[in-house]
Formats: sequence, structure tokens, C-alpha cells
Amino acid sequence: VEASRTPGQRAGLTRARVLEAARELHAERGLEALTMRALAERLGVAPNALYSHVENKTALVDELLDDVLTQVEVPSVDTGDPAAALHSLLASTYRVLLAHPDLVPLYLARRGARGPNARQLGAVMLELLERGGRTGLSAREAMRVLIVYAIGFAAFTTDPGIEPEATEAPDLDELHANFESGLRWLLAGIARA
Amino acid sequence: VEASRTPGQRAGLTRARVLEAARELHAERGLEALTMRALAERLGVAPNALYSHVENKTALVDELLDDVLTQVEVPSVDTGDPAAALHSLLASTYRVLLAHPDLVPLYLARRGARGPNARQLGAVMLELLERGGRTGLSAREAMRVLIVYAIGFAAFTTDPGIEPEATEAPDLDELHANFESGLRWLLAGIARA
DNA sequence: ACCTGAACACCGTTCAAGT
DNA sequence: ACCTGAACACCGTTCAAGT
Repeated sequence: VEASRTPGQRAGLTRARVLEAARELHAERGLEALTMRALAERLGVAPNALYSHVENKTALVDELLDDVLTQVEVPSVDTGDPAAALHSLLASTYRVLLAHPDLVPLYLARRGARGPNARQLGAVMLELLERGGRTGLSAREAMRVLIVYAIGFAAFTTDPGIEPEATEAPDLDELHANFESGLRWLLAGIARA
Repeated sequence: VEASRTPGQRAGLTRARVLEAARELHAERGLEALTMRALAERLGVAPNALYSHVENKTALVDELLDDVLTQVEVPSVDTGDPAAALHSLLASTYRVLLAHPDLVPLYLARRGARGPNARQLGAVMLELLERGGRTGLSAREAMRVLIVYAIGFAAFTTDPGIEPEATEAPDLDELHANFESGLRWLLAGIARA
């Protein structure tokens, strides 16, 4: 929004710089402030200049979502109890999601992330499930249930919406314990059947 | 979009007629076509005329979401096995959600519905849980887990997103069976603990 | 109270043109 | 290849005015 550059002059943008600015903008002012126009303004370029470095807004956000997953603590795959490792992997995922509350609706809307980090977490889960005795279709089913549960409960924790039976709003500790309970039920069912 | 009415003339709108038109528009052309402007056009009024009958778009959509829940089959509360009743209630909810695939992201975004139908379903669930031996906090926790799971899995079924380990896309029968598996695990955990 | 016209304050994206 | 200016095709919502 500087009038300082004329057509033909470079602004020195990079895909990496655009993504970095997007992360900052999101961190500082939240998801709804993360618009292509605001992002362009922060970078001092015209809105359409972004499209030289990013396919569209969806691709940009996808990359943001996948990046966050680097924060998930991945347990070692081939030592220790696979069920315990699965538990800690999912608990870590839940915590990471809660650390970025306003991204959670996006994970929800896109049913997870799509990038390399998401794929790697999926591969680890499958391997742990297989070490626990589930293979092939059965392992993929278990994985789906666990992913759905973790993202779904994170969403519910960041905003319980209206509880059907509205008493008082549940507090965070209660919800965390609640997440653990459900996760244990699922892991027990997966181990048993 | 008719130029036929001058200021002061009534168009005969009602909240009920607006909602009916919204349901039709959504059914015919999908969620993204359901804009206030398109809705007004269908009713032959100016966009802002809608605001005489509906607070805003959010309130309108909330009512739509709650309405859909009338289609859920509610089992009888005080006869039969409460766990079986719980199972059929959740399976019915899942099916109803799948019957309205493009509303599912909205249930997700709002963590369920808020209206009288949602509240009634919640009350039935709590009563069934109590007949199964869970009361108070414990019952509410179990309910949360089940609701999160049903909505989350419905979302995943309507659009699996990208499976972390992308093999072939899972087919519907597989996903339905998958929903049942996870639901059984949860109900078993709830019954046991 | 219920409607219209006009506007406000936005969006994401595309197109043509400059260097 | 990378940028600008201008525009397209929208949104939800508000305000002032008419009857």
C-alpha cells in the first residue's frame, strides 16, 4: 500500500517469506484477520502479487496446518509398548491442536492436514498399530477412529458450543480428563477386538 | 429482483417462509449457494428485507441445523437395554448427518446444534447413560465423547480428506462398518469403567 | 412493522500491462 | 518471472427513507 514501487520493480518476495508473514499475521491477529489482502499489506505489495508465490489461499493455509504438526512429539516406533506410544502420540496431537485453537476449525473442515508431516504421523500410527496386532484394513480403521476422535475432541475443547444439556460450562481440566477417558476406551477396544 | 414493489408495499414474508425457502435453496443448490442475497432473490425481495424476519445468517442456519435433528429416531427411554438404545440413537444420528452431507461441516464448526431438538436428544442420552449406571459428571463426559465421535466420524465419512497414508479412497460400506467398530469400543468402555 | 434503494466495508481471484 | 492497477463478481449487514 506504499505507492513506492512501479510495475516491473521487484519486492523480493519468496514463498517462504509469504508463509512466514502468514504465520505472523495469524499469530498476532487470528484466523479471520488472515486474508490475502491483509497479508499483502503486511508485505507491502499489491494483493495479487501473492499469487506469484502461492497457488491460492487454500494452498497457503494447508501448508500452515501441516507445519503445526511438526510440534507433535513422535514416540519411538520400535521400542516399548505400542499401545502406550499410541496413547502418547495422540495426547501430544491433542495438546498441539489446543495450542492453536483457531486453526482447529480448519483441521476439522479439511479432515486433518495433507502435507508431509501429516503423512509421517499417519505412517507412525500405522506402524504402532501393526506392532499391536492390527494390520491392513483393520489398522486403517483404528487409525481413522483415533484421528477423528483427537481432532473432534480438540474442537470440542476449544469451544464446547452449546452443551445439549446446558449446565455450567465445563472447565479445561475436566475436558482434558474427558479426552483421556475416551482415548483409553478407544485404545482398549482397539487392543481387544 | 422484480422492480414491482415500491417502498411500503408488503411482500408477505414470514420467518417460516424464509426458513422454508432457505431449506429449498440449500436442498437444490447446496450450502455455498445459500447466501442471503440468493435467498432474497428466490423470495422476490431485496436482500435486506430478510432482516425483518431473521436476526442474521447465523441464526437462520442454526435453525436449519436443529430442524434436521427431528429426523433422528429416538429410542424409548425406559424399556430395553440402555446400551442398545444408546447405540441405535447414535447410529441414527450418524445416518441423519450423512443424509445432509454439506451441513456436516456446519455441525462441526458449531460443535453440534443448539436448538430444542438438540437439547432433547441430549436429555435422552443422559437418561440412557444414567440407566446404564453413569450419573452426573461421568454421564456428561460419556455423552461428550459420543457426540464428538458421531459428528466427527460423519464428517470424515462425507469427505475423508486426505488419508495420511493415501492408498485408495475407502468406500462407504467400509466407513459405515468403521463407524460401528469405534462406536462399539466407546460403548464398551463406557459400560465398563 | 415491513419493505426498498443505496451504500459500507469487505472478500479471493483474474486480466492486461509494465520491466 | 515478478510485480502493479484495475476490475470482476461476489459477500453480510446497516442506514435512511417510504407507507
